Amino acid sequence: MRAYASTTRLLSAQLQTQHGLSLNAYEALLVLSREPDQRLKRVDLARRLLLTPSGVTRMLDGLEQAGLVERASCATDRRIAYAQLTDAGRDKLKAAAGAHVASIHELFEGQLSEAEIAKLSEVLDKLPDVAGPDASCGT
Amino acid sequence: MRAYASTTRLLSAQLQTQHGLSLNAYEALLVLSREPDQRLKRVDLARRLLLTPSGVTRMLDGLEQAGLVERASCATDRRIAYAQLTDAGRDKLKAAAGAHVASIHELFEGQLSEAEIAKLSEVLDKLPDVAGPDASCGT
DNA sequence: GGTATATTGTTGACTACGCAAAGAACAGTA
DNA sequence: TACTGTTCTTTGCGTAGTCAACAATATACC
Repeated sequence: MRAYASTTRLLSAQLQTQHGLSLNAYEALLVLSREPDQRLKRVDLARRLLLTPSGVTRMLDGLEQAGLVERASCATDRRIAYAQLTDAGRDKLKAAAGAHVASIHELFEGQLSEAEIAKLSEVLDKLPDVAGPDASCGT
Repeated sequence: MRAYASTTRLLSAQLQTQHGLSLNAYEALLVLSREPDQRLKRVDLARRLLLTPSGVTRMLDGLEQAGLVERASCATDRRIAYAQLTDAGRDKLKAAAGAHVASIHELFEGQLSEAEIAKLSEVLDKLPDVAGPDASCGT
């Protein structure tokens, strides 16, 4: 439990200094980039990131100010505000991804063998996937 | 990475509502209880919990107010302030430990077999232990 | 001894969240 | 249509942590 805290902080700090992104912000961009239209309802984004809606609102404030994400509305449901990845956001993600993946690799490098990593991910995959997929506009 | 965040929050929330302890506060009590004299320098406690010294200062503020930990000084180095577990702290830890361990069990129950848990902990043990042991008063 | 350097702990200012409450919009039902 | 309940989002307030700067003390070296 403790190791995760520090690992998270380490990765988060690297992203922050190198690209000005928190780990959650990075993952938000990543999640959005994998959506069909690079957009997601804020509630759904919250579920994916395991944040509360208020956390997402505040995180998106920053990303919107930075121009990495835009707010878009839904034609059929005026309650909904989408988080929509911008071109700048896509570029930022691409730039950050390389460094981020390299950081993670470094953390494991030399510590575990290929076989051990495979074992580990096999076992971890059996744990419940908390954040399932969600439908889009019409819920 | 995401699953850890929510798991931590879940366990932390349970400790909080059931015993008024944050997860870090719980671990602080646990770490102290395992020390020879149930005491630790604040810096060392910070290293064990992977917190910064200021984080420890603030957490101990709460634990001291609650009477679970006392401040003690070192005879040979006046910079040092120990965090010293009190009897009340020991009792609180004992009370919280049962519920906490049960919560963790529940999380894994039914998800992994005994063999899988063994495999998992075997592999995880190979990852570097970030927080090593420390000497006491004279560093 | 006297001075530079390191360690310990605290504080102020800040960030990043959570929770609870609220308002707006939607959906179902009488 | 009016009423009731649900969903989506934001906001105020509180908590827990970080970082940078600081004072006090200890250590090392001349």
